[in-house]
Amino acid sequence: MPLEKTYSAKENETKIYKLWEESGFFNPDNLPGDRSESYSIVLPPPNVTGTLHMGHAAMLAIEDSLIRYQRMRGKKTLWLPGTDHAAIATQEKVEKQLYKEKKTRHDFERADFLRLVDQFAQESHDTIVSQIKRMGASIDWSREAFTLDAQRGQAVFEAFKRMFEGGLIYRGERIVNWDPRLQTTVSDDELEWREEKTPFYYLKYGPFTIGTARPETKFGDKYVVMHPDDKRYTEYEHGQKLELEWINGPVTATIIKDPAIDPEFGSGVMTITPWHDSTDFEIAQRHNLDKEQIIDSQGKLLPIAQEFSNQHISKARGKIVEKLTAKGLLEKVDQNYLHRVAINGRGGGLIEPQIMEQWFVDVSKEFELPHSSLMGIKAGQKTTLKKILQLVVKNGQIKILPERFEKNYFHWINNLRDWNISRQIWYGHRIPVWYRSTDAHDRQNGTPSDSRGVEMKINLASPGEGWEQDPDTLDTWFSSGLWTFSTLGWPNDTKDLENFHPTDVLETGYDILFFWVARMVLMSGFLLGEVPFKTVYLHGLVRDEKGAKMSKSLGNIIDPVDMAEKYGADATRLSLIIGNGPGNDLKLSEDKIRGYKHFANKIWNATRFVLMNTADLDLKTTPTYSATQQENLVALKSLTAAVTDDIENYRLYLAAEKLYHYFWHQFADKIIEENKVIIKSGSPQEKQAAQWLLLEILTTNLKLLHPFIPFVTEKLYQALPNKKAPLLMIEAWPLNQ
RNA sequence: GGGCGAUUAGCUCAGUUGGUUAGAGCACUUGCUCGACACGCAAGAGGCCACAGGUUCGAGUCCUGUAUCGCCCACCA
Repeated sequence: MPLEKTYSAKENETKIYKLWEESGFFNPDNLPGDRSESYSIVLPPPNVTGTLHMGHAAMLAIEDSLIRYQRMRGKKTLWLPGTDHAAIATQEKVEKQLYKEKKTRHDFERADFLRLVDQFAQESHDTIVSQIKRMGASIDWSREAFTLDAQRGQAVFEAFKRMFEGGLIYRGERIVNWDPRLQTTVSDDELEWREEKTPFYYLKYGPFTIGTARPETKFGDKYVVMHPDDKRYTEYEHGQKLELEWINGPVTATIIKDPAIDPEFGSGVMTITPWHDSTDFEIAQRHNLDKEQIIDSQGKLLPIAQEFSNQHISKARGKIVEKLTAKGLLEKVDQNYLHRVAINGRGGGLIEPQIMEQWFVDVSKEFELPHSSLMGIKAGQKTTLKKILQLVVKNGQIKILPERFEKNYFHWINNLRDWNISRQIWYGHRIPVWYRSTDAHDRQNGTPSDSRGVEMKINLASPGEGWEQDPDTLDTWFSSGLWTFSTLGWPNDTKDLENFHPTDVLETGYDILFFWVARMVLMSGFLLGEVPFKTVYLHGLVRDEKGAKMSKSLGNIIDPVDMAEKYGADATRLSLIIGNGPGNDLKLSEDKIRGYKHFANKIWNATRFVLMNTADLDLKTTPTYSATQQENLVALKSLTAAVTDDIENYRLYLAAEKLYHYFWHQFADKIIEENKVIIKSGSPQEKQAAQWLLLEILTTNLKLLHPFIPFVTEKLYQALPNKKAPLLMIEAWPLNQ
């Protein structure tokens, strides 16, 4: 069938995707030929919070290029899709909707609320799947997973159980980042800091002057801390008691000497509020000091504040300052103080640190691995999660690209504290711990429960009468940390696990190196004694043409599906690959995408020309090439070698650009033009050689281009008289041919 | 405060381990509707490669410093 005069990407792309899907070749089990070597990538699961953006499209373009290349190289190639329930982010979306109707989740039964979230998640999921398909992802839908489905739930339970039994998961009182708005804790990594100008108060505390931006937390302050070497305060001794007048009357203060205090700041003296400040908490821990809660989980003052009790801190602050002034305790106020406040990066609530009972993963506790393929850690040898995280990257068992991110990674590990894995939200994996007691787990006011004398069981379902499940859910990264192997059937011993784990490449954005990449290394290390992947390829953020983050509020979003409809998924993909090395942010404009649409059109027309002019070529003949033509073929070979080398070394941007340049400015502009003349006016033998040459170079180019621009190349391959495979997708890569 | 990155044509960026006259896309100028393609062809203009030193036979590329922009981490009550 002759090719249409003009190429319609939109029409072709849906048809071609169907053809691929129906072939079954997305599934490695169906791939033809002897494929002893396997290759696998798990898709970083998009959050079911809405739709895909250009960053996702870039991820799909890069991963699909790698996958298609490896499939053509003859490997048993698996690309495994899935989505992430994204606990807090998804719940927040639904709660926002409810808020518009003046409702909160607490107006619903837990199960009913969860049904609403599930419904929302299902809709998002369906949209996302159709978007992934639209981009041409050659991904194995038969293995699709969801972080919250039954199989993954099994994996989460097993992981929790093993870590608990290994002593790595513990429950403890710690200072956590509490979000009073969403009524949940937030991990350190998920905080966002905002600079604010707030009044800074200098208060008289006995003979000292202390500074604070938050006078409303100061009611219980009874420790006054200074640096042990501060010469101004040598007359005071550690542990010394002082009687002094404070906000609500006289208090007995105790002097504490601690090196955490910066003598240069203010007067070099401060009082501490261990319950609501992490630095203060640490000082209190070091010296075994009392801790007292001042603010409840709603952000209201507790009875210790006396007449201010039950008032919200935001309202009480002014009145407290008035009282301090009246009592003569306020020395001065700095109105231009710049203060940094933490907010919940997943929802926007202002963080109020609180001491609470939470579940943690201990990153420094020693344990032994029953099996280990980790370099430098033998089975039975003592190690820690922190050590595993460090070692596998240090010794190159995991390679991070670009390399400079390895530094960031080590820095993060050096500062790593125990991982708080419990969240007080409803959507997600519920902590599989059951208690038998009545008052053991009352966290109504954020009051820690007393777990002594309480029976506890790790179980997926209720162990029976009288048992109550921990109300908290797990941090979403707990389940995504298992992703490389939970998707392959773990904890069962499956063929997939054996074949495809560790995976070859993890390709994701550099912004989740710590959240996710590190957690996967941790989980896989502990549970399997393996690395989860051999190479980490980090891509950058996709920004608009001015370099601004794409966001709904800025209205500068370029939607990948819109672009695919307008210019083709092929063009959209190329625009996301060319000119973008790993780890660099990409500035994207519609002009760039349009440019690559022109390229698809060029390929189309050049192929049309070759087909028209080789219609009378007898494929049983053997050409005798001229010297120039032989040189052309040598150049083609070296192009193939260079492109192969680039892809093997993750320089996709170079590979694609070389191909672009060669096809257009070498093949179309020069080689076709030279041989056009020969075909028209050469001898029959010369004509035949020219025809063969064009067909050969074209065929090789379609193969080389296919990983990057799969739709148009597949469509054209189908029209070639000399095609060897049913689909270009499973053709052999032209190296050594 | 610590770390990382960027700075190359009007704009967006390549330039892989240092090696001839520094490249591409878009935009621009001129000429082409000749049977693959005007989503095109041909020709062309446009660059003290941020700045200052240094290493080298040779530096956009390596080293040192400076400036501007951006990002990450930590944090002072």
